[in-house]
Amino acid sequence: MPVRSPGGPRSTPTIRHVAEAANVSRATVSRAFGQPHLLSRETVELVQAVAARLGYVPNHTARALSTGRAGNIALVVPDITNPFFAALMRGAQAKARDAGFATFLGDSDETPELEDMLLAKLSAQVEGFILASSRLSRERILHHAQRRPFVLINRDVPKLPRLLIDTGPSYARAVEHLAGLGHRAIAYLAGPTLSWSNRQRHKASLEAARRLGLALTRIPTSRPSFEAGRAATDALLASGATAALAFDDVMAQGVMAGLAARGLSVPGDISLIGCDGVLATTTYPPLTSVTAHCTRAGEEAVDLLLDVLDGKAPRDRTLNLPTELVIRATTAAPASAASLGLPGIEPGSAAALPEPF
Amino acid sequence: MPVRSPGGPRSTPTIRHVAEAANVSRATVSRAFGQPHLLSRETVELVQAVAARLGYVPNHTARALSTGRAGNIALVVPDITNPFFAALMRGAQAKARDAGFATFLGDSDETPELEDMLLAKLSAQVEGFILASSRLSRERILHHAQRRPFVLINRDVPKLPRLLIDTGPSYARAVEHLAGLGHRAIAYLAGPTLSWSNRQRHKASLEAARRLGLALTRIPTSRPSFEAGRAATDALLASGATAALAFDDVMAQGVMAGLAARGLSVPGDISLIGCDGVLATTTYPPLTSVTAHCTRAGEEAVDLLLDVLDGKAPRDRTLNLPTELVIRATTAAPASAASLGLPGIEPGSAAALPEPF
DNA sequence: CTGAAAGCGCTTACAG
DNA sequence: CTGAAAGCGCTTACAG
Repeated sequence: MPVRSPGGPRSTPTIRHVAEAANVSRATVSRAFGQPHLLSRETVELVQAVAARLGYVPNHTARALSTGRAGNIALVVPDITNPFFAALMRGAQAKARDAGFATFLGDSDETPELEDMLLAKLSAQVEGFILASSRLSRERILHHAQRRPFVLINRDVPKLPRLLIDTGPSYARAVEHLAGLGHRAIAYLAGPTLSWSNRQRHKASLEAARRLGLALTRIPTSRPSFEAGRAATDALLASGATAALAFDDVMAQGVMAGLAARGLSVPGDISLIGCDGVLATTTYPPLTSVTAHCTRAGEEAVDLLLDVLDGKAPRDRTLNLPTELVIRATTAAPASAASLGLPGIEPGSAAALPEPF
Repeated sequence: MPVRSPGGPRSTPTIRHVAEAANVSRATVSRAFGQPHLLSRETVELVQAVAARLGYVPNHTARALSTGRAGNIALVVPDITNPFFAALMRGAQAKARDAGFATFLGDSDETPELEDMLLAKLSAQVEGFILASSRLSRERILHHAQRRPFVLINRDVPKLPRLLIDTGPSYARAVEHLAGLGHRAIAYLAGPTLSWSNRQRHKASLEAARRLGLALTRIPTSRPSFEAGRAATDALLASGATAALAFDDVMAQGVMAGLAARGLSVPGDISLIGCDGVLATTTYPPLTSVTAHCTRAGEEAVDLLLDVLDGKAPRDRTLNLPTELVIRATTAAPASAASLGLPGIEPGSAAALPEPF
């Protein structure tokens, strides 16, 4: 015998109460809510009225068990606190709500183990997952994707629908931009090793640097956070680079603080470029950054998942979201070039270089 | 007849499959997972082994329907994108997860209507709600709280368990701090009219200003956002205030950008104080701000909700979380006082004033 | 220590 | 257009 449902002695009205009060069958009550077109107008109105009077709301859980459709999706991200994911969640949550879905939120705290656990725990309750910037191995992702439809954001696993924010070309542009200003040695402040975006950004930067004859040093960090960015400042300075590409805006902001604490200025002493465009306009000086349209990415990911659930999208559809390098106020000619009066390459000419991709 | 559950022809194994394969009853399988102490060790091991082989995972939805315990909570906030709520969610989500609960996320986009809808839609699936900075009327909150246990954050509704981040005294401190620096006219950049925190902060500032003989102008804004802060810059300048208390850090950051765009400096031209302490260390210059311990607030709210669910907490328990004014680099003597060589009141003496509460 | 059976609140194929 | 009945996958009081 089940425990009495919570809510005190007089519990929530159920379909049975409405049926009795309206003198119809439970099937009719159910139809009045789910498929009113199958009923006469009078019946629908009667049932609705009685239901309203009693304060009846269909029990989502019971419906989910009966239909096999949970009406929920889950969004799993490595760090809610990162404005990139916050914006993503905002877009996703709103789209899901508009489609009648409730959204579970999972924060994996950048750890694959926690992510694995969250997926296992949530899978029974959701119709599908949106997995953003997963730190999981391909095997584990495919394992979970057997159970439920998945949409991946910024993770390139063949056979799975995915939305890729295409930052590579913009990082190449960023390198060209810096080369055009006269920089010869630049640094890449790395994101998480397990991150597809990090590999994409690093690779694109490296190829562009090689092509243009620049030196590029990779500086590892513990995590894409303000603190990690600040902590990487010494390594950046030691690298001899006159400009840095950060994995994201949050990290770039940390570097700005680290530089300021050492009495150095941006872009006077070091040029700096971030990614995502969420924070970029709020820093001082405003950060030159690769804009990633994160809110839209969240919306499109939900649309894609909904299509998959409806069988309208092939299982392996890939969506590419373009990005742009937006030049603000944190990039300038290197101090040495400026003081020596070096012209550098014209910024305009960089744009004329062949596309790296 | 229900629709076949999704997942293809060979669907997820159920308790029945395990029972048949292990040659025990379904009740025994259920107990092996839920109350293994009721079974012999051998039986438990047998069932577990068979379940593992079959890849069986208990169906959360079915369990929820049967026990009346959903194993879920919901967290509803006005704006996921605001770092204050992001930090709150992070703490809450982690605590809930550790207690075995999954977390629904609702973003009300600052609108009472959406908030109302979210609560109605989620209530069937959750055991309780955490409602942060609700923009809903007291009546609507009480209405929803009849259905499910609620914990309120920053909303003072008697008879409901609530966690109040006590920023009032710190805003009074902030006014004293500005008075001590020699400011005579200050501005309060208001938060949402429907926000309890906004009323608390405004009231405390007003009382302190009155007591110290300062003029305080209230400047309305559309929303606690960076953009709204930036847009309020002209009104701030027109008010003649030499210092501003912002409703939160995000808004303060917007003001900083607005000021910078007009060639004005902080704290050179205007002193500025924010609230929450999430963004404060990341701005330049670092923002003097009231620290609100938001992650801890999220954790404590979940603890409180869990206590209520266990019947361990009285329904109207109130938790007060203290805050502190942390002085960083955005407050200084007003330009006029500095140029006139006015001493102002000593900062030290302000601390010696009687507490406003 | 274990099982048979009722029940959680819905939905829907089937019959009329 | 409407109802009786079976079923979704669990849990648990009751009996042994």
